[in-house]
Amino acid sequence: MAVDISKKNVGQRGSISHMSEAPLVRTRFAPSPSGHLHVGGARSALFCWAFARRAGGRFLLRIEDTDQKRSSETASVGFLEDLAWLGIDWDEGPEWHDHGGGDTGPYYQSQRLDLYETYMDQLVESGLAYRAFETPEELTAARAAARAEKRPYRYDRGALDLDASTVKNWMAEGRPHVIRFRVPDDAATTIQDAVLGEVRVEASELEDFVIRKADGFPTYHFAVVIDDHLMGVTHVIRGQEHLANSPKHALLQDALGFDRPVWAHVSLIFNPDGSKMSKRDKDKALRTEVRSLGLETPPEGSEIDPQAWAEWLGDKRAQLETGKAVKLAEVLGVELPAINVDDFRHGGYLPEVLLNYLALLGWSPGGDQEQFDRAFICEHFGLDRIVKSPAKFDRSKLLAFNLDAIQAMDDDQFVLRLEAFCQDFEPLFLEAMTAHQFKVFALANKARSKTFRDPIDSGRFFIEADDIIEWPATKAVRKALCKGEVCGFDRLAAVRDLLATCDPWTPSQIELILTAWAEENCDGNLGQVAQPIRVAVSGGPVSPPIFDTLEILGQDATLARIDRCLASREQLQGTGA
RNA sequence: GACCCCAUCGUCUAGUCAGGUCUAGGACAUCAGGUUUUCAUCCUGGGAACAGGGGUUCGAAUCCCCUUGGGGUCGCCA
Repeated sequence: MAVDISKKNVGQRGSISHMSEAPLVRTRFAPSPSGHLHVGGARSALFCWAFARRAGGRFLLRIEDTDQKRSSETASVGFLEDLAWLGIDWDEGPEWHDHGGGDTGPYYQSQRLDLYETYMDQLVESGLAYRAFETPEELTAARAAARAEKRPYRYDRGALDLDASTVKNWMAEGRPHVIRFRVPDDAATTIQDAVLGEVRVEASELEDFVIRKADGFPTYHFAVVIDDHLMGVTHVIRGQEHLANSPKHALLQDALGFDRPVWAHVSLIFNPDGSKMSKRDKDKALRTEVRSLGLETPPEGSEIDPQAWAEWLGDKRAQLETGKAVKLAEVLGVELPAINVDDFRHGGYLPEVLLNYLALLGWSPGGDQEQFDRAFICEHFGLDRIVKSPAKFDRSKLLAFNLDAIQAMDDDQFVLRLEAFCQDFEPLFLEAMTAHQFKVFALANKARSKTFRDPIDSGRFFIEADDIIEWPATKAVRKALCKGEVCGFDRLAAVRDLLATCDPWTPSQIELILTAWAEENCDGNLGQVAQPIRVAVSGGPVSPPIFDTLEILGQDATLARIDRCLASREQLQGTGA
């Protein structure tokens, strides 16, 4: 009955049919389609992918959508996109652009129910699994009782005492029931883990776990075991939160006569505070804020209906939809923690840098090399160098790597990629500038950019209308414009007409004029005139080098902004000291 | 609480499996100087760790045990 997938796939796409003795390495990433891909999941995917690439094997993607309540098609597309953005391509799995397909599908578990049923029947018929009729409420009560008495709870196998006719009758009545796997008595399970070594669990620690839910869907444990077998998965690389599951899977595999895969459990990724980095962290941050504000009903503008609000507030496991979470964060003024791949994409990080950083979290190539590309990972990745201890996610190191990568880029590349970034997230920058302006804008910012987000955030003033620039009476603004015997306003007024005569309006020509003026009037101290101009045209003390800044703005805008700034002189000087 | 996993600078790690070359290396962060028209870069230098206690051994960051600390799991979620 078992399909020998490894043989079936050899030869496909002209692969390595001559190496028939060693089974082709096949790894898989199997997320549930809830929300975007978070960094922990991304790292698991990366390790699976890199391991398959290194071994010349195949990397598959499977969607674990057996929870009818939580699965949604749109969410799954979200992380396909995240994976593709990172450059993690799957050989088999859901079809998406030029990825996916394959002979061992379907790759959505919800479409494989008949396969699970076949094996399920086999187990029940052979007495290795049995039907159980306790209701969820009864089980919850039993757990609570055990907890109150401070004893560990384990399913009491009550259903095992049911005689065959009772079971038959109840089934005929259509009584809801689950199927439980009968854990063999007194058999300690030892699993071999490529990272952790031998892990041994006593049979008495395991209960007869559910393998089919009352709705007819298999549980995770059962579906995983069947699918991994049918899909020919040889190596299961996943987060350590799954370690406790592996003995269950091993037992199922033994019972079904399947080979066990090689397991590799990778340590978890933590937040800086030491807690597990989880996609629920965003909701956690929001809930904490909501509680401290004592909000009983959804705040205005959050677009959440009161009932959903109450449910979300009351259930630690509940997650808001991404859009609603963002809205709520906006309304409350909370900064959501960046934990999804997508968050870093929005933040202007390079996919190859995130991939590099993720690889370094729990793995190292040995020696001192830290920065490397995809090809290097595919060439060097191995299970033997995976670190056992958990790692904290360090934003500042990621940022430093991103800076290095941007600085190492050649100029044309940078312009192109910043343009692509703007196309995706900041189209206004492209609309408001000519191609030439944008190029100058990009290059003027390159050396000072740690992310693609930096030039955008600090460069809003470039695309704003001349007449909405304001000069808030901050310390920096006052220093540039008001301080000193000869103040910034004075210098601004003095160079204004000089700039008006500047022709052509190029950085070098502007530089010529301003340095000459500074030589004559400020002992060659260019800053004394550059800074007032910077503040006048941007409204603040920060901008790219002044000559570039002025070129991007153009002569008209520069003069208009200087004039408006000068006009606000009295008002600004009236403030503060 | 029970079971399981883990333990080198603030953080990620090299070194551990095959004990000596480790007065423990790198990176990020930090501190001090310097360059710079702002911000950011950039350059130079400094401080910073083998969790504690027992063994084994001529010799332990490396092997063993205990303690402590951190984490994971304990769902008809995956």
